[in-house]
Amino acid sequence: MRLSKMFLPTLKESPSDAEVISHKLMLRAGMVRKVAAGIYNLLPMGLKAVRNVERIVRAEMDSSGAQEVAMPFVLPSELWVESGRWDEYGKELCRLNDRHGREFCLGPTHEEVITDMVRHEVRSYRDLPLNLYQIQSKFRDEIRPRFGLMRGREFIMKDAYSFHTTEECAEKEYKRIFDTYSSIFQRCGLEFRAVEADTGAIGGSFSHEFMVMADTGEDEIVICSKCEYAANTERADIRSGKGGEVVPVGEFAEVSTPGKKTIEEVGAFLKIKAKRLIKTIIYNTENGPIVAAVRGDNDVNEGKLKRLSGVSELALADDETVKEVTGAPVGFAGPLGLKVKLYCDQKVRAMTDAVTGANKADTHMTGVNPVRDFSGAEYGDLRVASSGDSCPRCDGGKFKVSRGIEVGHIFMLGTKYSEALGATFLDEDGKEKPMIMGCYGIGIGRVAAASIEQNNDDNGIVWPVPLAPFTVHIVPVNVKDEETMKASEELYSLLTGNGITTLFDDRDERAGVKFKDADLLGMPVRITISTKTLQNDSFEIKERTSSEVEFVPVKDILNKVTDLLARS
RNA sequence: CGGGGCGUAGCGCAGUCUGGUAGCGUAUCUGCUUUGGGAGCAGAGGGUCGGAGGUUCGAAUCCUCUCGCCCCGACCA
Repeated sequence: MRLSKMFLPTLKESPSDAEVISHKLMLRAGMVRKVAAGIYNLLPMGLKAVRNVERIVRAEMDSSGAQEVAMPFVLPSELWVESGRWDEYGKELCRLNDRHGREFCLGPTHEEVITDMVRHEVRSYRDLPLNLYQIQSKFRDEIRPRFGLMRGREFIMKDAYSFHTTEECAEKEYKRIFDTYSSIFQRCGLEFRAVEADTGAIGGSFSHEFMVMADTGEDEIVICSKCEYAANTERADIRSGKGGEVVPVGEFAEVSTPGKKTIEEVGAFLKIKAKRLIKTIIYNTENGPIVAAVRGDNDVNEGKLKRLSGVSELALADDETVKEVTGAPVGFAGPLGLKVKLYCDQKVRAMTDAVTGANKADTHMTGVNPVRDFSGAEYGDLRVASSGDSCPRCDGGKFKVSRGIEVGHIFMLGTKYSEALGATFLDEDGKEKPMIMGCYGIGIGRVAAASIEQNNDDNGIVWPVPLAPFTVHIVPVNVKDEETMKASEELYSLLTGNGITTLFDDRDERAGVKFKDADLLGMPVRITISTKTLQNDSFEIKERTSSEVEFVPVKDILNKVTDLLARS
């Protein structure tokens, strides 16, 4: 591609609404432009990167035996009513009516549609297993889209769905896709990690997320120091402590804490550490309010609280409810003397002489000893895993917390959708059974963004070869020099003729401008041509990852380039 | 949805408090010079100051409403 002809608006400065590095660089490098919050145009340079991700995903999915299909983006409400998700999915599901007033939604995911397709066409065990995938736009009306392509409302996703006759077969496919995903992200040149995850709104029995390691990632994961265990903190179980005998020390006493509501404020006011306080949170559930308590330096994991308490709906209580339950304004709740069910994290049991709210305005309690003072409390693993917690899978392993970007998620669905939609088959013995399902997603645009998040420097993007929109960037220093241009044109033909994607900066710009743009755009190999290099019958070649340049004889350039691209 | 912030030229910003001719940098266009790390000089174009209403002789500036965008939280593949 000739740069002079390319629709490539690069920017010297980042637009002020971009926060993370990948978003800034994608804007500056002319890859994307915003249309509305969480909705983007992909410009030629951006689309090329996205297509590269798609190409890799397609190749790997195909070779794993999955088959590509294309499903609609606008979906009728009936299927969603049938699965129960028309009501369950909530506001994230963007609904619309056609001219007849019929209800539709923009597809946020396609379990319903694919299951509908398969139930109509597959009757026999002989037709299974089956794995179908598509690469398509999804729309989820996220509460807060952010960070460019990282969390858009409309985004490109590869979604795959598999159908099986048995659990074993489904699990085998789950493992195969797990491996397929690993090779996909490896080929994309990403540093990633598969972690155990929550199933969320998709449902199912277990799942793994593929996380690209990055400090700007929105997800927090824990990794065991000793064994292979790694999990999203939303999901991570914590091994319970020894649970030795706890001897209460002091008596409790009220202490005045005027206006001190948060753990930090109370801690600072009483000059004690957060771990000496008990954090008490009131939740509303379908069975009325419940109370959760964790140590002051921990957070409640709502997924765990749901499981421990057996409720299915859980939301932070509003101020009214808090007042009703505790008799005090928000900020002074404590587990003592409440009439609702109390769930405590296991760590709370070991606390002595702790501080909690007194259920009275501007007052806290000291000398609280849960073992003695909390009657009827149920203890369990309730907190969000954090650094230093004990691994549930091995002896002595401790968690370390990292951040990641979720680029893929695979789910063992079981029969959730096949039962709801009646996707059944006839088994060898003539019995009708629901199909066992799995589903598997990859955020295509997010992979591209994550790659930039991981591969950049002060000057711009540093593309890994497989995702690079072009692999070679030719810079003729002076386009007015005939000899330079003749050599550049010949090089351009040579490279493109050999299937090497090449960006040719044939613009009449000063060298400095071209070098700055070359660094910003981040193609893996840059070749500079000038009267100086041609005097020695050579080109100057530089890798984006390196600050060294090398001079290569004109006749050797193709070999050199092929060599560099193959090696990186 | 709660809290905070921002909407002025393509991009980055000043001007708003204290009402009085809409500015700076950069980008764009033209000309000359320059030509290996975002050149110099000269000239030019580009704005319903997010929108609506109000106050006022006069509103980017004050008031009311509204729309959009960003950040934190809650929530969420």
